[in-house]
Amino acid sequence: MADQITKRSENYSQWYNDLVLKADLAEQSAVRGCMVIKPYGYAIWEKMQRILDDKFKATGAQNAYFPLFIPKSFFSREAEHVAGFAKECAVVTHHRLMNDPDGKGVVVDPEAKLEEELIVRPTSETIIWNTYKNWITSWRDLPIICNQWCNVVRWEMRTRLFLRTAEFLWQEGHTAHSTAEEAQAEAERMVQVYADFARNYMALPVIVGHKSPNERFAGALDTLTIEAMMQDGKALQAGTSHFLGQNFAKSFDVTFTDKEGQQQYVWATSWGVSTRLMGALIMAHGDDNGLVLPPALAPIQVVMVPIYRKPEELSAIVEKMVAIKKNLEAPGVSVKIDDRDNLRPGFKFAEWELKGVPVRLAMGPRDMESGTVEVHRRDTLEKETMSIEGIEAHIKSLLDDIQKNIYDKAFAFRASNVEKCDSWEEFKEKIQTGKFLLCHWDGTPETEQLIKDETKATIRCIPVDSFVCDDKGVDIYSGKPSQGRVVFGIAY
RNA sequence: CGGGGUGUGGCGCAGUUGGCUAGCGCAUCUGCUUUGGGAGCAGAGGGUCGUGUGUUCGAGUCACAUCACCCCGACCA
Repeated sequence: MADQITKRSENYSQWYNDLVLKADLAEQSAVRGCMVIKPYGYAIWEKMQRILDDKFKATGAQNAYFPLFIPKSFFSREAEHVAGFAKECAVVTHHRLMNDPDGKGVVVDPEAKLEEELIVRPTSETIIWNTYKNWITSWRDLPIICNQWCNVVRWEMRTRLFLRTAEFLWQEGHTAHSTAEEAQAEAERMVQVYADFARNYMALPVIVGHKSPNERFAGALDTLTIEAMMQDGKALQAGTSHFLGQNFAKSFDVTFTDKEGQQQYVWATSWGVSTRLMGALIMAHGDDNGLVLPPALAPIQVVMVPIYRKPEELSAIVEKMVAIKKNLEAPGVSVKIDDRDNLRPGFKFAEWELKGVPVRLAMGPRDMESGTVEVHRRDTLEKETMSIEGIEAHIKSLLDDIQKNIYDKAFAFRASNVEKCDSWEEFKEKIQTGKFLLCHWDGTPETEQLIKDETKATIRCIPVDSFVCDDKGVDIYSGKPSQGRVVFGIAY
């Protein structure tokens, strides 16, 4: 008997970890804090990448690639930026190894010290802006909308698979504009692209909003975010889009000549989502049987399991399955026939549930006689036996139904865990039970910090689409006047 | 960096106040029977007990040192 995964209610973290390992998504690598993404997990990531990449290109972005290493001097030009990342940087100091003179393996060759240390990129603003300097001279060179898919390294003290790893995969878009308005519009457009992706592909309801100054990206004037709620009620920042103003242009001296012949600094944005989205997907939808994948992102959307005693039965069933598979693949449904001979059906059922495959079809001798198939859906675990006749159309609409149902379920869960709160005593109690609280805030970093110190809760965002309440009131903590409510939560 | 914990076949663990040939479950391999919700029986293979030093007739077990990992904090655009 294979191991079961820990129940969510017993230990949420353990459940999450079990699920990642046993659904074969990823594992801890030999390098501390780093992760091996296994083929099944990577297939999901690839699917996310493809969809996002198409969306970026539709807004005019082009892909490019910039170096992994950033000279230390570049990195230190923007003061706020360096302060935000300095404590978690990996630094390359040497370029050669040599045999240990004492015969114990290899050591760093002290002769091979680099004149200037290289920082392994924690994000690429600095090296990209150093490059953009050479690309931009005229208003005709703008805008530049470049994206790169790459890895970055942040030397976190404590890591968790997908949610916070020392090295992670992401995309980072870096744009350059001639006006502040255009750059702001770009930042807003991209956060909406992320929100659309989260909602319609990941089946993840998210709140779009501005970060408070405390939570802003280091070096940004404004950070837009999509915030999701996990099943333990904690918040997960799933994507960000930053309006960087002219900070990086000034640090790297990037100017252009405008239509009037004036030298101006360029306006910038950057935006990114990472493999953390995988963590969001797992935590938002998974259940006690394992992963639940929205059909739009499932590498395998339909799995077929034959049930048989004799080889002749198997070949007859598989023949039938191949025919259905063909009909499903024509309109783009991905199908796998699990004809592994060494495993029993019950084992396969459990395994594909663990991996989150949305639909399972089982066919055995009984079905062969009656011309039926057993259809099982992962999201509700319901199964029904239906005629093979017209099954393809049914499965197509079932996949849409599952996609919608997963979203609705997550939406309903969040809805039942978001509430307005106007009492500090209530706040302290409720915030610990895993809720988003819509509260008045006086707009000062000081108050936010005091609230964080006392409760660990932070302002997840100042919402711009859902949950906007601009009723006037007084700050829940300080009692000072407030212009509207913000979303408080405890974050991953 | 502070507090706590764990290192024993691939994985998960037991191993008492030192003692006899280091054990169990899962996984693996072979054979037979099975196959509509994680199969059963029989047999087989697989171990520097994290590392080092010490105490002892004798160390997985005790002492000291050291390394690694995990959990709780601090940290986390």
